[in-house]
Amino acid sequence: MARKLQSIRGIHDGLPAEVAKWCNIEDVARKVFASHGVSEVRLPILEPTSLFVRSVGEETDIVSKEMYAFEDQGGDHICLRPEGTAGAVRAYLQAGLTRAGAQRWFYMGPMFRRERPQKGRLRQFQQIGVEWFGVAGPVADVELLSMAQRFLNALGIEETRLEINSLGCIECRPTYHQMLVAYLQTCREQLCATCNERIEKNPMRVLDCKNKACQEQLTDAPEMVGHCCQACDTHFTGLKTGLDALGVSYTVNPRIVRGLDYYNRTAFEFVTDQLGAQGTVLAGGRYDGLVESLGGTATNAIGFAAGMERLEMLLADLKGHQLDVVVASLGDASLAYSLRVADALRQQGLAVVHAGGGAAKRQFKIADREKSRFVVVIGDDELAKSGLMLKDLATGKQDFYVLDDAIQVLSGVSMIE
RNA sequence: GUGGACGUAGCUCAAUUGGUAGAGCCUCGGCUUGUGAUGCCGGUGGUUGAGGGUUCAAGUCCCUUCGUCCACCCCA
Repeated sequence: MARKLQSIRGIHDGLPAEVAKWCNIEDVARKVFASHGVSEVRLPILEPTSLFVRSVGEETDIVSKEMYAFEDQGGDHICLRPEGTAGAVRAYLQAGLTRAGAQRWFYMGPMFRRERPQKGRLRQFQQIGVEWFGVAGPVADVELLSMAQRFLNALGIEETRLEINSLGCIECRPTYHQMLVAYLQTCREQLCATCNERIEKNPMRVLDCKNKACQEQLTDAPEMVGHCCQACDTHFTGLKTGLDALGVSYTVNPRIVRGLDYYNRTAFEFVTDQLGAQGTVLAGGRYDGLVESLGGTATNAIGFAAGMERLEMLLADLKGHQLDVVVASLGDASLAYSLRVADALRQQGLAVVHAGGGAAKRQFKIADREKSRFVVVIGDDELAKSGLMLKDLATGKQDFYVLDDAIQVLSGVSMIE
């Protein structure tokens, strides 16, 4: 079939079955996050392009190749946000909250990156993000991670594992960088072409190269966790101790790296092997320097983002009723009455659709297809007695009720959220 | 951006060396104008993703393009 009009590549429609799962994820997020005192914020989808150049990093692919950036009619350079953290920091500063104490925020919404689409990767995708500002010690890291773990558990996603690492800070990372580059130079010949580029651009990226030949060369490579300064080391130890105390299981993976420039110290990922190459379901870390680099006073911060579509793929399709009642009317005489019955049931909070009359068989099939729990049959008899025939589709039982009694029976049975 | 696989009915898929585009499911109607299954009968539904080329003849071969999927890259 010719598709003359279609959505843009990598930008998909959210249809009812999918949106139902998103709503479920959002409900769980709101509930779990609220128990940690985290409040929802709604931030702009359009931001100044310079915001991401300054925060995410000019050299990152996200900024240099993947942003939907353009000049608007007034000549301003604006873009569709490729991620949420930078905008959150901007909003935090713009609202003047640097002296307002800790801020714990979450948001959900679309992000945009012009990548080649594949499994778990779209050009418009949804993220649920959490950003905590003004929280310094490792206790915040511990609580954020245990919250993330509880979020996944509450969704019923059990098969992820948590990997953590420390990325060091501006004190210790430069030294480590030099060591790493020096090491990589020694085996440069054996590393793949991409890794050779990474030595210049982002040497830590070599550590998580997927190429086996590269990984073989890296067995003796220096790791950040072994070369942290005292303060970073203490922080990382505090994180591990806290996770142990809460029974949050994790593995230290010294090869975890962050793609965005603003991260320091704690980096973490919840990963699964059920999503092919896009196995990261939820990831984040500390970004203590970002607020300052965007013009604010030095403010510690930590956060994460989870990909909605990736979470969704780990969830089973939702079952359950879409409707409480389908009203089937038989014969012209009772049609008006049946419409009024349908409306009366709706006023009781039930989800009701009128099947439109016609053959009883057809109307029952509609009820099945629309996943209704009950069918109310109304014909001449029911009209004459001012009542209705109520059939439970699961059990097949049906009984006659006068309208008030039927409402009584049906009250509180709504299966629809 | 690179490499590969794939686009035929609403869905899942057939169609021999190039030779009349089909099936199952779904849907709608009938058998049955008061009941969901099954059965039987019938109907709707296609410019074979789009555009161009080769040929007497193209779903099939060639080119272009759009899209989907997988991996690289990157990342949630």
